Amino acid sequence: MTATTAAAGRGYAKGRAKREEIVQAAIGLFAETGYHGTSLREIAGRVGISHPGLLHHFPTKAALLEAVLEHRDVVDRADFEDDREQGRSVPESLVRLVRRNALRRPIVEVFAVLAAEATSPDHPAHEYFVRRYAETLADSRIDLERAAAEGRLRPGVDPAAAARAIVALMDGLQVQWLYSLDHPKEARVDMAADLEAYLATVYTDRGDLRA
Amino acid sequence: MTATTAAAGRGYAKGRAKREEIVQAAIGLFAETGYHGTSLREIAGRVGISHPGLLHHFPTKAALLEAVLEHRDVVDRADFEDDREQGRSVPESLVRLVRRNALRRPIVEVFAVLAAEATSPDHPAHEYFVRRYAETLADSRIDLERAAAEGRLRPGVDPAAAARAIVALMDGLQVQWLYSLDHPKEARVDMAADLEAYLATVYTDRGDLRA
DNA sequence: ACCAATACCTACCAGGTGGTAGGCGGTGAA
DNA sequence: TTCACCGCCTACCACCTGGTAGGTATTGGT
Repeated sequence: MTATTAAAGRGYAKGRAKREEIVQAAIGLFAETGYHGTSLREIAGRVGISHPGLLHHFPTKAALLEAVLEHRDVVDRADFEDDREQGRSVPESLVRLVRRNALRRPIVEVFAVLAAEATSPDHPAHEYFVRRYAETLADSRIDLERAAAEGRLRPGVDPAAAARAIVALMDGLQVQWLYSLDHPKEARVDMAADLEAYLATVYTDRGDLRA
Repeated sequence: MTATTAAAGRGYAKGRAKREEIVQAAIGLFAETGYHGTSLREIAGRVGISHPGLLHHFPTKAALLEAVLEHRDVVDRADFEDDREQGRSVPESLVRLVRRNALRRPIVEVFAVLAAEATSPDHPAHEYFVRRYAETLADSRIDLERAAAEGRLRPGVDPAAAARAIVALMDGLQVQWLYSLDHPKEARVDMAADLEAYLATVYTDRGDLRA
């Protein structure tokens, strides 16, 4: 888990393109069968190279996993911060992020699967997720504390508890959403709407409480 | 995914005891490395038999998985219905269930990992989890509708949405709780307390809104 | 045009995978 | 005491796993 970022621009254009392709394929396959359940040969096959060819780009399976995780962070963070810079509030940007994720099933799936798998301390992504949850919870709590100071929080809401609840809700809804993809369209879980409903019980400036 | 229940009482006492032992070991190992990441030899080794010995009791790996899932259902449902029969409300029984689960890490872990893994349609536990979520959500919604009819629901709460939120919150908090086990005791997530705080915003008879 | 770095490839490895075949002693009802 | 069933074993199978060795063709800055 060291800086892959620094090494991202290395090599020829062809190689860089192939690395991107590999990461996309890995996202899809890790999502379907988890990290342990996916072989390098499967991933390599999906991008039309041999598995030692893949290992030329990512020296170990864990290094590939690292690249996958980093990929989502970069994408999500960029979109989220775009929203913020356009003057949208944190909760609104959060809802928009969830709405965008509902269009990228593999990304959602890979994170749901890996976050659960990596609860084991010796999983190669364990440290990553420990850090990620700590950061996400802290960011969310800080915004809630600011909202409280500005009187935008409903009375009795504890910022730290609400932060945990928001993150838990997003994670849990993702799983329900993934299962609901089996159902007909009208029966599918609307993650963004459900999150919004909860945020309305936390922030005073996120719509009326009445549905 | 057919009735293992019917076959549970078969064989000699020794065999039945060993099957129970195997299920316990499988719970622990599936929790650590997931279904795909755990080998039959590991499980067999943990209970002191060879892996064909294990396959004598459970003819395939998927059959063992099925037994593991069924095991939790039996245990959880029994405790929950005990609470209900002693006159406790559904939300209170839910909080007590979560509190009990905080003492059985492997059970929580195996469900968190498998529920995420099994979002893939071809996972051997996929149908099980589809059914389980449908049932759980329906049960929860029905209780919320009853509460609404009895005026025990806060205004503006949609029973179906609240049911999804409760289930999502429980799932999401479990993951956060598992990661928080790395942290010192006082920094650990209190799943039951956080769930209770949310239930207080849904039911009118679950304590004051002010923390 | 040169040439080092890059992008692959085939062949191979040791070790692990779920599952099968067939045996052998123990169990417990008749 | 018989005897069908049970618990579990060793040996084996074909196949898959991540990773290495060492080769060749391509790329692209000089």
